[in-house]
Amino acid sequence: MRVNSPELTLLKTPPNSTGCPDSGSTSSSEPDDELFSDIDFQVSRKPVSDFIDRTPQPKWQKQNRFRMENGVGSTKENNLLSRMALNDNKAGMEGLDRDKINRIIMEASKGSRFYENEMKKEQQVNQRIEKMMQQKAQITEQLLQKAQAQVEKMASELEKGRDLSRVIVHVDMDAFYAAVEMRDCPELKDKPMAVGSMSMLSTSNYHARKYGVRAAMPGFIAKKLCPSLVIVPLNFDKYRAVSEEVREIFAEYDPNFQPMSLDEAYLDFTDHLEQRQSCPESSLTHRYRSRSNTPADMQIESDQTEEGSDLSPVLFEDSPVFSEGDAGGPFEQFGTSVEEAVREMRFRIEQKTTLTASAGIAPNMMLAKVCSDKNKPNGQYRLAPTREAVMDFIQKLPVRKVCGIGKVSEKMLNALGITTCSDLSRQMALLSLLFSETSWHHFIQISLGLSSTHIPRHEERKSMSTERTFKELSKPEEQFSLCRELCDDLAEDLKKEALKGKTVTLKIKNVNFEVKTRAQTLPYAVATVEDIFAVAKDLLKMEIENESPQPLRLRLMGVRISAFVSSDDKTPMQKSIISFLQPGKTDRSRSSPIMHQKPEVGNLCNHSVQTSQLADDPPVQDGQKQNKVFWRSKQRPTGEEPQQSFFERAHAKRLELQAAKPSPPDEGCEGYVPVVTSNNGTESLKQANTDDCTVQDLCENELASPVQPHASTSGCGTLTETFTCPVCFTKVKTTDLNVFNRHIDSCLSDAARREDEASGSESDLDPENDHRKSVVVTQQEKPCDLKNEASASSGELDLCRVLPQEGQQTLKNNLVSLIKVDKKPVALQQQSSLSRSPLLTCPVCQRTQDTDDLAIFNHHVDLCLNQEVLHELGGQTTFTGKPSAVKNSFNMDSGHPLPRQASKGKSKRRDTPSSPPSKKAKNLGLCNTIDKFFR
DNA sequence: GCGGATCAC
DNA sequence: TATGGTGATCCGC
Repeated sequence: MRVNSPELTLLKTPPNSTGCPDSGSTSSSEPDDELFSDIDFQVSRKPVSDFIDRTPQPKWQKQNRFRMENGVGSTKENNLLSRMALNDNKAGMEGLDRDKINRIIMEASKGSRFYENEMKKEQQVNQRIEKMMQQKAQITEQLLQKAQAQVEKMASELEKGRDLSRVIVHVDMDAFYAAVEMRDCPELKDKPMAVGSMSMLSTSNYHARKYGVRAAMPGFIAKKLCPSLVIVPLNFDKYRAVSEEVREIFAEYDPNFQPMSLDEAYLDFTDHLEQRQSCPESSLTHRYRSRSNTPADMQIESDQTEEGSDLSPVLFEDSPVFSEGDAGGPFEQFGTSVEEAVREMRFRIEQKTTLTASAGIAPNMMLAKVCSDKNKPNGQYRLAPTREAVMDFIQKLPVRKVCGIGKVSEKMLNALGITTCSDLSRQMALLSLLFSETSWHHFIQISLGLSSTHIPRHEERKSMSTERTFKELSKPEEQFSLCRELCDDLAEDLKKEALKGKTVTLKIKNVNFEVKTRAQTLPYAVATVEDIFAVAKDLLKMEIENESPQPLRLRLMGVRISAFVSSDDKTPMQKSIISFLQPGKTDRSRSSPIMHQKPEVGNLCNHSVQTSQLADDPPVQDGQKQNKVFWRSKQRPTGEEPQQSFFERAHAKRLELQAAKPSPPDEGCEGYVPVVTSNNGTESLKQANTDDCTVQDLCENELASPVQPHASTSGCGTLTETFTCPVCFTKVKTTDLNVFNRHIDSCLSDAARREDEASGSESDLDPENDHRKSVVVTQQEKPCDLKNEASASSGELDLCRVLPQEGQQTLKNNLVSLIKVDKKPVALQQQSSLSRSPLLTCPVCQRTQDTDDLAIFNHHVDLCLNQEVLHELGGQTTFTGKPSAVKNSFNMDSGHPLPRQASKGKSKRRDTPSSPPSKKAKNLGLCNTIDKFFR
């Protein structure tokens, strides 16, 4: 396929014909133009090996062969290689025969749908680059000079804000999953092994890396590279447990450490180092455990600072065992320097888990991250906190090593002749004209070696999703069934964190690996299976119809929920709670005094490069659903936290309820699609595929499958603390006050809902509602029991959702008695307010309060809030207005979907669900449309 | 607000 | 036989 040859002609601009100065680098424009002439998308039949750069290159470039820099071998296949080829930019992968490895990878991939899609994406990137180069060609010298001035101004501003005072440490466990598996199965130690499946590997050990086997590579390709490779299935429970152990140690050096995944974290050592100076020697002494490395080994390892060291390509070899390693066994003494502190931490990790970690020490997060990779595995590297050291370090650093610059950004930068961070500085004026403000601001910070010097607390999540890959799924009923299943899972997850959101997004990937997302935002927040599915099925239906009469051939489906409700409809509720709990802590993430100015010349085109807000808001996630660990670092002891009162939380809840006021009734019954509710969704789905399950089968499966108890899957174990919920009195074991707060909110919300349901709504007449309700009741049997506090204490993060009627009554009584006790002061205050000049206005009742005593005023507000809560509990909640018994759902008795109405004409337009009537109309229509698929 | 794309792990 | 899942962000529209 030939792409835009006229544009290619345009691109073949002689060097400097654009009048574009070199901005400090006389040679920098040459590669660009050379590259242009080499952008050639024609299919080439050259063997892979022909595209290998044969010119001598610096080390980093060798690691990045097959990329387009200098225009070498820029054919279609070579372009593809930049996506498909081995990414050996990883520890333990030096000196591999990339030619051979890539040939195997290509042979295994070629012709596959995956390959074809990768090729397509590659061409899109190439076109982006092409466009960028055209923009570049139009930049005048004048523009560039202005940009240069702007860039220099900003650089000097940034320089002023440079902070070298913090000691940031990035710790990364070495080949974590693989290391855990090898530890637990010593026979694996000498074998090339990887963790994952034939479809995808999560990580590999260092033996396997020598064959080119690495993370994110499909197992079947890895097997071709290394036929003796042992593939061990993932065992997240195990990794989580080990991670807990490691995190306990992290917490001792920085109680506010930021975990990035199960095997990685940022720590701020600054405070620890200060304390460390006055540490008694005894506390810097750590004993070897019975089975460990020898002190000699440790000494050898500890010598690996500053300078890179010759590392054995094989990790985790059998270590000598100390027979005398009991209480009187050998020990290791550590000093007070930062290197010693980090070495001590790594030592302790190894003693505790028999696993090694690597660490980077630097004045900011970006640098620390790069440093931790420097002496991997089982090593550490410290970058001195001086400007000179930082700048020197940065100069030689390949841009790809920087967090936030991925393969696409790298390729775009390469096209501009930029490969290292020093190139970045030199071309910054150009970058400011070609890239978005966000991007080039990120670039300029990188080029100066600047990034966040404070480790941000993890903020509340912004979305939650679940997705699954499967063998081709083309039948609408199966697709709907799966969709429902995903909604089920998602609702379950939402429940655990007591979240609800307004935006539902459906993600699909067809068998050609093309990904689409379709989203709908509701005016209210949803969390139940029914509500989520009501939207998701709508979106799915549209996609099916769009594809019609061809079937929608899927290989992946996912459902995401976002736009979580907030207390004030602007900022997320939990954020406000956090900020309340931490009055002293402002947003530290924006510590750099960046001048957010664009060059006056303006950008010709803002090519965006995803910068992932380097270190500003690092995601806390572990890559797999089972692994989701939205836990913050260990909390300070409860007593030290400025505690938020129950009433304050109740207020937050009340605001949330208000925000959700147009909350729809449970109307998920409409358009219900029976699903397999087995916990193992993928398996049951596959079963459905292979056995060509009928809808009826699926339905029967559902009826037969036991209701899963509401299981606790907390990722936090040993660091947990226990809070007692003031609503259900369940003890909630968690490190995260967010979780606890949401638990309370959830209890309040559920109490209100139960009350509402108990008051007898029309939905009781709906057989399907009955069905759902019975499920809910089964699920709630365990969690909440007000009368049995002891039994409730077993719940580890076991968020009780619904108050049993009896218990709720008890709660209500409790609250009522509380109110009674306090009623008098309220009346007195209100009365007195009539006679005096009011000073404060209650945000709840809006009445001005005649007092300047904040304690009294707060007391009044608390009482008002309390009354509000009671009011909601008293049945006047937002959860009213269930639809009148809609009977067009499936007949659950027979297990068959039974459309109740004739199908209406389909409407592409989505009704604005702002008013209940239109919402209802929409759902009726949807249901009818979905019914079509069951005929 | 939506959808595609990029990135990290 | 066969190329993941979760979450975040950015940009153009």
